[in-house]
Amino acid sequence: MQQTKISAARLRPDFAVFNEIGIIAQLSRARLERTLPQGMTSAQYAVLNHFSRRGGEETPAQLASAFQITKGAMTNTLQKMEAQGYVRIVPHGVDGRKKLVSITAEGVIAHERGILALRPYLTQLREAFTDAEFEALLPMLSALRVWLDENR
Amino acid sequence: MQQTKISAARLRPDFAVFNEIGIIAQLSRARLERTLPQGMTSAQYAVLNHFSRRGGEETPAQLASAFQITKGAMTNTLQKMEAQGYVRIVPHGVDGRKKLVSITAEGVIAHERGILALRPYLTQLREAFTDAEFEALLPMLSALRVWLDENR
DNA sequence: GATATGTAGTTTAATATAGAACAATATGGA
DNA sequence: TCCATATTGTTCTATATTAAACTACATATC
Repeated sequence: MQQTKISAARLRPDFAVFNEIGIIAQLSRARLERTLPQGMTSAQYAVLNHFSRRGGEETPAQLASAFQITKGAMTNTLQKMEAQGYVRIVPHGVDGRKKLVSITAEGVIAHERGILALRPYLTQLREAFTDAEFEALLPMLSALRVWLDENR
Repeated sequence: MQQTKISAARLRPDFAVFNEIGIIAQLSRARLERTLPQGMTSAQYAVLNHFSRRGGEETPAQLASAFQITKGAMTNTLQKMEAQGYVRIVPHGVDGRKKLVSITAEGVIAHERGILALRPYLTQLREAFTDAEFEALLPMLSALRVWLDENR
């Protein structure tokens, strides 16, 4: 699995975009999982990342919605993270159906370990591409994501 | 799972791009699988699409490389497709290790069924976005994909 | 020519996720 | 107040994928 072809010749632009996006998602996720500390999955890292940026509490359903995965998958991820001590899950005081998830001090440390493990790779990436190049993609990618989300 | 937030605030541009790409890949793949005819997976559709565009024969390893999946996954997909009569798999005449995969008439028909099933959705998509918008993404996405592939 | 190294394809086991069914709770209208 | 409907989170089942081990064959080096 070394040579890559995908000449992508004669692909309509929309197909070509989804094609590239699918491969990028796969390669970046594989790399992420391989680079993160032992046993930390990309799903877990995403949750840690999320809480590191905004803190506070969120319900499992909110998290599932934010990451566009099913509630079942989120239950699974959160249970593992709670077992490792990365998050704390408490009942919602008012609404008996809900629970509230928040990051623990251990979770913050785990997140920092993740950042640290990724740093060399990110440095490499940022030597190859500029922030401006990434920013140029964002408006269209966001619009596309919103559209896909609204037109499931 | 209806409301979507992901305000993506304060995300560095590269993170934001990978974030959007991950979600787009997931949403588009889910939609694809849901829309394709009964029992046709996105992996199978990708193979059919590939051969419809270029015809000819390719080895399983070439296909695995083209789609960036493991050889094992490709073996699995091809075995199912062969059982359904969509592809033909024959030994390579010269190199005893290799096999050659090609699409069958039934495979072409299955591909057309796939296209047909997707058409309404694609039409919708093309009303929302122009070819030019997709084309504008391609150079950077391709560069990113190539870089990720070369720097695993 | 023999041996070592590399490559193609398959198999196996482990895992993450989707999808559907479910119990518990909440909400809003009569 | 009561009841139908919606929502939250969990569980269960099925499946696609990866990673690694393995077999068969090919190629290069001595």
